[in-house]
Amino acid sequence: MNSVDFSFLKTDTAAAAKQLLGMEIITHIDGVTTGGYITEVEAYLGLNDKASHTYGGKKTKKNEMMYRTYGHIYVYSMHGHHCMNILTGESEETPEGILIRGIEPSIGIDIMKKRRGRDTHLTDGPGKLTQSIGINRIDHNGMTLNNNVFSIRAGKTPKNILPTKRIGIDSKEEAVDYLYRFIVEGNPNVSRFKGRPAEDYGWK
DNA sequence: TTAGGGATTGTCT
DNA sequence: GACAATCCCTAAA
Repeated sequence: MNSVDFSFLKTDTAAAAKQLLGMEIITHIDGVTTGGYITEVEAYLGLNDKASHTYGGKKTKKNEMMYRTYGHIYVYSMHGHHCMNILTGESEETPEGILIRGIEPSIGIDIMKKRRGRDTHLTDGPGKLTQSIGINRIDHNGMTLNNNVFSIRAGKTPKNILPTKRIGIDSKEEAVDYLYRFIVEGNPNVSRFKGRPAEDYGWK
């Protein structure tokens, strides 16, 4: 197994978010394997970020897993969907994480179609990709990276990374304007994709 | 092709 | 009872 050094998740969450782009997420769930290359992420900077679930040190049953350290994942549910975060920071003082919003399917595409109940738009949104690769809050919230169920390894390299405003946080005042969403420019597997995909989907 | 609103479910106050 | 880091269908240009 080619393992990845996750120490880049220790300190700067926004910088770590950009480094996750292109890495391959793989899950082994219900006896089948699915995976994809990360195309879209958003950084949530914990205590001082009004859009973060942990703004001001708020702690509830829903978000308590965000206080774990880097190397764990945080899964929450809303509107009947599940969303997945890669946690960052070395201690309980940094309840920060990176929301995975889009991946490009690479393994088990037929299984994703079956889980989604459709043939298109399998992984171009945070609730869609968790359904495609079989992640849910009950079974996977708080688990560690790179075990028998969930792993991340080196994948592709983005040609260009485009910073944008985050999506779905319109009520969060000044945090609306922070450029903490990063996408692989030209890749169609991102939320609200418009226009035409790049010839190479934005990979080097 | 894009914009708008209803669906839907667990969690918090 | 209200809200949420969403999704999907419909309507109209």
